[in-house]
Parts: sequence; structure tokens; C-alpha cells
Amino acid sequence: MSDPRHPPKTPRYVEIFKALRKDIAAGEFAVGALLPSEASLCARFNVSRFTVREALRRLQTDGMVSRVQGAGSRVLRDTPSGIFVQNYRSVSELTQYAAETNLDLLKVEDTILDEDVAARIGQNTGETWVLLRSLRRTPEGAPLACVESYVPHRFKDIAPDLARQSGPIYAGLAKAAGEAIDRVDQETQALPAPYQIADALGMAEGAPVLRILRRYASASGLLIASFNWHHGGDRYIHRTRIMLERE
Amino acid sequence: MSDPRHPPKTPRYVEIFKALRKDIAAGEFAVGALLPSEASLCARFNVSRFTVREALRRLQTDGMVSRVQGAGSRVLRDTPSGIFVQNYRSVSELTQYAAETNLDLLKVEDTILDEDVAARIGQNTGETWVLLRSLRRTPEGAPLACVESYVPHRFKDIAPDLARQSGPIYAGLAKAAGEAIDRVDQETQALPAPYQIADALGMAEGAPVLRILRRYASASGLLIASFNWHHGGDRYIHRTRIMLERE
DNA sequence: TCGTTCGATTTGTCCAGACAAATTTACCTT
DNA sequence: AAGGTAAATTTGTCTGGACAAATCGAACGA
Repeated sequence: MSDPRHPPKTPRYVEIFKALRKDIAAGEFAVGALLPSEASLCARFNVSRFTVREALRRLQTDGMVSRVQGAGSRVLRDTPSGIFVQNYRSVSELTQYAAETNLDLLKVEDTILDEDVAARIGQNTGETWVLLRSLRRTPEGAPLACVESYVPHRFKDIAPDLARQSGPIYAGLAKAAGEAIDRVDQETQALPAPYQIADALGMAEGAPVLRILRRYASASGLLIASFNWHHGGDRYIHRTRIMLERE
Repeated sequence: MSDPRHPPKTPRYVEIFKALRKDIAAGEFAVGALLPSEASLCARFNVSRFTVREALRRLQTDGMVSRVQGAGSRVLRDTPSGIFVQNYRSVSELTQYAAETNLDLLKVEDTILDEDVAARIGQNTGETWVLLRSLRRTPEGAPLACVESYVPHRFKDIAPDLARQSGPIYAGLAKAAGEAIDRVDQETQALPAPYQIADALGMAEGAPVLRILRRYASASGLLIASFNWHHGGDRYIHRTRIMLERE
């Protein structure tokens, strides 16, 4: 998207945010200790208070710093806090989420729909689809979720775009649905974790997980079905199977 | 905590945030439409751009508005977006969370520890504790979680304070632990939902849920054990059983 | 010893302005 | 009609300043 010869300039407050995060991780500012005051950080980085506060706000959002009026900013953790698990209730939400995060492509491969999945989402068993496995990150690089997307094989040539951008296909979907799509039903099952899921979540194979199937529909029929696998811990898998109706 | 004769002044940007949210909910600004530009909002509310941007930032955080440089602010939803589910990995995090949210007391009653719970958290079966059921909300009023806290009976007289403030007891705990506490272990079980949980979550009794037990310990021994019940949907129950070591 | 008062420190709120960067619109050219 | 360019619009980044509100600690007094 952005011209590699003119890499996007990172804002000053992001640099400061990263510098402070690095200092915290390195033990420069210990957990439980106070950070330097905003004023002294202004002096150290030679920026205005606005810029420092914007950086501190990010540390706070990541759960690494607590800020109390009159008392200062205290280091809570030396790594970003637990992963947020959010449920998306409309394509708009999913689009927004995609627009605000990054996606690193881990794997692209052909796959054959198994019986269970095909039956649940109304496709034919044995169809060849494309599997994209990627890692979704915040703009700051913190891992958010492992995403496995199934795309009809005819869209295979746009896979690299999907990997780099990920926004367009959701945006296209949203536009195709005229934003008039919403969840119609949801189904939860408690299952022992399949080995792929267990591996991605870093848990023992067969440990209990929940699998939630959601079907989103528009006036013209089924548009998206997504599987979310998760346990109660810190990590989370969001498996999205994307289906496009013929236009 | 705050003198009722001098109610805490709400910041201007919160008022503007609420006003805009109300307008959106009322259909004044339709989903999919553009909001007025920051400049015109400044004129309408007679405030600086900083204040308007702070209000818009909140709308964005709630998932109601998308903001794109050069293109304007667009309404994504007319209600706040899905509930966040976050896992707390230290008392500090829980304290931070408690400090940033409000708690409405729904119920206070004596209760007797059942065998299962008592065994897991290392207390005696049959002990009488106090059960507080409350609803945790964001500062803006959006429901976050249903919380059931078990408190030793000798703390019953501070229950009203717990209900209104909720911060102090967590803060006290954190201070007692010298901030040097962290999670030591976690255990997940898949269970059919007990009727109280099913009722609170609005699901069928016996539907699959996960129950996660976390034990937090300090150098001086067990301090907190918490049960989190949840399914994969939008709602979430955080049951915290609080135990205080003799000081 | 305990509680109070007061001042210093620190973050929260808010203003007015400036320029950058991205998008949209209008217009012009072909 | 199509495409490309420039201007207008809109949000992003950032400065410098001001005062308010909350906290903390030291000095003080009962």
C-alpha cells in the first residue's frame, strides 16, 4: 500500500511509546515503580506534554502502566497485558477491527472442506478452498489472534493482498451486503481441543475448549460463517470462513 | 467518597460524548452517515478541537464511529459495540480495572460455602460468607460484567462501600500484597451451566460453559481465588471470591 | 502519638493555533 | 466520457500555555 521508497513516518509519540516499553521490558523502570513525571519525560524526549501523554496513554491501554492524578504513573507489568477477546456482531465491526490491526501471513495452502464444516456452513464436502493462516497484531505489534480464513479457490490470486492488507475483502463484503447484515444465530459446543487448535493455543491436546459457530446472513442469503475457538485463558483463535455469494 | 453536596464535575468532553451518542441513538446521525466535521462540532458545542476529539475518541473506542484522515467520521453502529472480555493476570490489573469502572449493587446476602468451592480454595465447608452480586459498568453506563464476590462474614459491614466504590477493597488487597502478587496457576473445566449462571447469561440451563479457576498467591500464601464463568457469546460472568489472610 | 493543615508535586482538563497527511471534490484536458 | 491535476476539506500530529483536581509528605499542633 505505502511506497517502500517513502516509508510512512511514525509519529513521535509512537517512538516514545516504544522507547518506554523497551525501557520497562529491560527493567530500567521496575514493575511497581513510578515512571518519571510527564514533565521530565518532556525534557528527556524534547517534546510537548501532549506527545508524552499520547505515548503514556498507549502504555496505559496496553495495561502496562497505571496513571493516577496527583500520584504519577506506575509500572504495572513489563509486558503488554492480556489479549482482548471481542465478539463482532456485524460486518461493520469486523471491518473496523480489520482496519485498525495488521496481519502477517504465515501460510497459504489448498485445503478440502471436511464433512463437518461443509455441512454446517452449507457447502459441498470435498470442495477445494484456500486456507490462509495469519497472525493479527495491533499497530504496535502485540499479538491479537491467530486467524484462519477459508476463501473460495477462485479468489486464490488475491491471497497476497489479503495477507498484506486484509481490509479490502472485509470492506468489499460489507459493501456487498450494503451494511445491512447482522448475526442471525449462534451455536456453542464444548469440545476437546483438536491438535491444531491446542498447538496454536499452547495447551494440551484434548483440553476443553469452546467452539462457537456464528452465521451472518443478509437478505440475499448466507454471507459469512465463522468459527471461534477459545478457552478461558489469554490466547484466542478466531477462525473465519469467508463465503461470497455469486454476484 | 465524593461529597454529595459537591458532585464531581463531569468533563466537557464526556458531556459531548454523551450528547453525540444520544443523537446517534435517536437517529439524528444515521448509521453509515458522516458525522459533522470536528470544526463544526467545535462551533456547535463552543469548545476547542481538543475537547471534540476527546469525545470522538470515546465514540471510536466504543466502536460506534470510524474515523479516517481526510474522509471524516462515520457512524458504524447506533449502540456501543460488543463487550470486552479481559483476563486479569495480576492484582494490579484487577485494581486498575476496578478503578475505571462502576459497580451497581444488586444483592447482598449470607451464603454457605459449598463443598466444591471450599475444597478448591482451601476454606472449610459450611462457613458462612457474604455474597455480593453486582453489575459492573463502564463510566458511560455500558454493562461490562455480572460480578459475584464472596467476602468473609466479618467484612459484612463494609458491603455498602463495596457496592458504591468497589475500588477500596481491591486497592487494599493490592497494598496488602505489596503489589508483589501474580497468578500462579490456572485450571479450566467445561461444564453444563448451573442455573444461576445460565440465568445471568441468558442461556439455557445445562448449556456448555467454561469455568476457569485462577489462584493468586503472594510470598505469604494464598490471597485470592477467582472463578470466571463464560461462554463464547457477548456476556460474561466474573465471579471473584475474595479471601484475606490474617494480617 | 495522632490527626490537621498546608504546600509541592503530578496528572486531568481545556484552550488557541499551526502544519502534515489523506481524502474528496471540482475542474481542466484529452 | 475518461483521466489527470489542483484545490478544498477533514482528520492526524504537535506546540506552548493555563488552571483544576488529586495525591503525598512535611511541618505543625493537640
